[in-house]
Amino acid sequence: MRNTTRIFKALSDPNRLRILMMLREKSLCVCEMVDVLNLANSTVSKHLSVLRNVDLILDEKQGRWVNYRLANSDESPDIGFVLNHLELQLKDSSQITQDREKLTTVDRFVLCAPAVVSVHQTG
Amino acid sequence: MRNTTRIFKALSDPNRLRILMMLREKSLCVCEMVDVLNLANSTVSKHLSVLRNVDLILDEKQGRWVNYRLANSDESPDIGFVLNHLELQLKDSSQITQDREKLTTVDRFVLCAPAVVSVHQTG
DNA sequence: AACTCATTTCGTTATATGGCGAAATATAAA
DNA sequence: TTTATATTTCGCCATATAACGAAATGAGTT
Repeated sequence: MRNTTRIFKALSDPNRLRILMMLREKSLCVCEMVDVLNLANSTVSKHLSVLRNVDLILDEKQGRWVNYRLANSDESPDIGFVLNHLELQLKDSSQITQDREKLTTVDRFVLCAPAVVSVHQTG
Repeated sequence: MRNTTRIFKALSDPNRLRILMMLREKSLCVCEMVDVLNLANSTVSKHLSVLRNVDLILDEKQGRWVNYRLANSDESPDIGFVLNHLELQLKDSSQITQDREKLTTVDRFVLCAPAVVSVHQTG
């Protein structure tokens, strides 16, 4: 019961649904999601911890960054159900479409380490 | 988007899930649910309005009582999905089992109109 | 070891939510 | 038309939540 309500609560915030839909496209670090959502780092981090606590997403440290990805069916009993529903409900959402387009232009090397850009570009 | 989050928010309270699971058994008036949930009338009424506002339940006035029932597939695009999930998630919940048992003993004529009991019994 | 920087945690603020009792509403009964 | 009563609405309180900026953390770099 408690577990069930916690999942629904996690899904009851629009920014968290945007995060899940973005992660459907690809794994992302926090700074990339910050750029799309236009929220403070700390706010996005909090949202991610809510989703992680109900096992809908997982984090994997990769150097300085933390990559977030959707859980798979082995890792979460609910993920299939949730994504199915979100796909149906949100496939016509302009917000989600916008986010998806913005995502194609997002580059963590530009966003998160501007001092490193030249290194990245020349190296 | 807004609509999707509102449904999830409606489902994020344990007492509202209990209400939905009770209504799976049969239609109920407010006083019957008050008796099972052990909450104030006003609290239960509020929960019911939340569920009604997202079209998961409907109310039908019947004399002095208001009967609440689950929406059917024609009336709610989400109800099938929701009930499916709740059934899976909550079928082993002791709380839900308890509620279901309590429901079999609930009688609106005893609960809501004690002064009418004798009339009901003798008439 | 000192520094940089992506992320998380902390402290604060504004708003939302769930709970109650009392008052208001609406319908049946007298 | 008065009374009774099932339900809803209102006003209040306590707690939860989403947001921010600042401070703390942790992993690479120098």
